[in-house]
Amino acid sequence: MVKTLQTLIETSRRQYRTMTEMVAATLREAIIGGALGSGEMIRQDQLAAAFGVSRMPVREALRQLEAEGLVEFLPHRGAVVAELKPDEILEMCEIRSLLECHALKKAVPTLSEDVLRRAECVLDELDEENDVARWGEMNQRFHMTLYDNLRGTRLYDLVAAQYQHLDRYIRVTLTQLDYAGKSQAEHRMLVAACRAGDPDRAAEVLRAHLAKSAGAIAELLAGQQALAGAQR
Amino acid sequence: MVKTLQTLIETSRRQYRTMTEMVAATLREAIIGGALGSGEMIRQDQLAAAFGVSRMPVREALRQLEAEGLVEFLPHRGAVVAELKPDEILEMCEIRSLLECHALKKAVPTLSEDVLRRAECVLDELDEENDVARWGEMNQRFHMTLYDNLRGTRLYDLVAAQYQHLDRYIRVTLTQLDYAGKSQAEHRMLVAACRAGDPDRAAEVLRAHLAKSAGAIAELLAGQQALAGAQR
DNA sequence: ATATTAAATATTGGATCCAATATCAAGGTT
DNA sequence: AACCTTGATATTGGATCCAATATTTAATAT
Repeated sequence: MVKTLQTLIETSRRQYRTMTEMVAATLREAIIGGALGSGEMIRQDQLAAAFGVSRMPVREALRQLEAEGLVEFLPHRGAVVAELKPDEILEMCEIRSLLECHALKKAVPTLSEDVLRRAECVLDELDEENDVARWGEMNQRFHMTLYDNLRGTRLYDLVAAQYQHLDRYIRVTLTQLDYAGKSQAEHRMLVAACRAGDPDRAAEVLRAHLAKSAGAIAELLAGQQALAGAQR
Repeated sequence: MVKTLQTLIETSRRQYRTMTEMVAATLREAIIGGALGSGEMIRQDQLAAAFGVSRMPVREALRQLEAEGLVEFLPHRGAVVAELKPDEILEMCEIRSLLECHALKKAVPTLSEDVLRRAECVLDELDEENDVARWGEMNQRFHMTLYDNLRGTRLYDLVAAQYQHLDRYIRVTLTQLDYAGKSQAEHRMLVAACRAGDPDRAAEVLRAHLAKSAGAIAELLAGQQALAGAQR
């Protein structure tokens, strides 16, 4: 069940310093979560009314999201939610693999048992999670936990930012994908490899895991394209 | 000679669709180029006056730059130019190497003689360039030319974005660095390796080049820290 | 004299207002 | 009938105005 924009707005009412911050965070969630669909036109006063603010915080928030690549401005015409191009999914998987394997190699030597246990804890929760949207969120939490010691570095921020983009694609395709259950075994293997303390081996496990997940997505996309072709 | 903010403003007067675009682009250049120094307070009405516009386009532009990581907002206090942390320089060199080696590997098989010649053309210009700011810009042009066939991909955009950040650091340190001349030989080697058509070998040459340049920067930083320590 | 509190000032955050531009529709011309 | 032009409408871009907050200064009390 995809959360509606209205729900998101009410939830995140009073926990930000400025309206701009609040609107930006909420819209970000809305776009990543699919409440605002790819290519959808964004009417500023409409959004402003929904948030109960003037157009200004909305405009500032949209500019931020533009810089993040989540919306696109067409001068004097309006902003649209950035389009999801299927070909980009696999490219992003590739980038993700490149960055995260590198990050993991750096993180493994510094991993404490405490962090590892926290990661496992997330996995346990993941086992019980059925909601697709929340699954994506927690999958991210699991992986990012392994890089926790890199917090504050550029690399950490970069990995997190990439995750956000990929997540948009994932959540859209994930519904039809029963990969979630299968990937848990690989997640456990990954933690084991990390605990063993060999950076290269851990990175290799991660690479295989990400490649497999990318493969599943590719397969799904191929199926959809075949379907689209048949309809024509 | 670092261009002043005033010069930049006058130069880029009437070549953008909206003021926000113009202000954003100009401020970006100003921060990267050093016209606005690291940690410097940004007064909105002051900037607005300098640009001859109201505060609004300035605010929108600043929000974009915030998302790009070039400025930081302190709620109700103002925006400051993001600080340059010396430790981050080497980290960014590392990220750059990771991303660009990957990009080069993908680009090499697609490289046409035309692109290679254009790259060499930039190198020729680079030989004659003495101005530090312009040297940094053209160094970037050279490297990005090699990835020209990746235009429109996420990877290309990511590499370009990272370049921007690194460039801030580079231009600050470059003045004291006579690495510029020495690196030209490596640039030529790089083009030769690309022309040979072996992706892995080309990537290795690039990695070595970037490592050497990172080394030079590290050395400079170490020297500066020793100096700072002596003064204390 | 110092510390704490209160008021004044400056600056940002947000709302409202106006102008510029793009789209859409209608009418006229070839 | 098709195309171009012109005007109406909607929506964004930009300016100005007001409110909220942070900082600084001054005054008072200990």
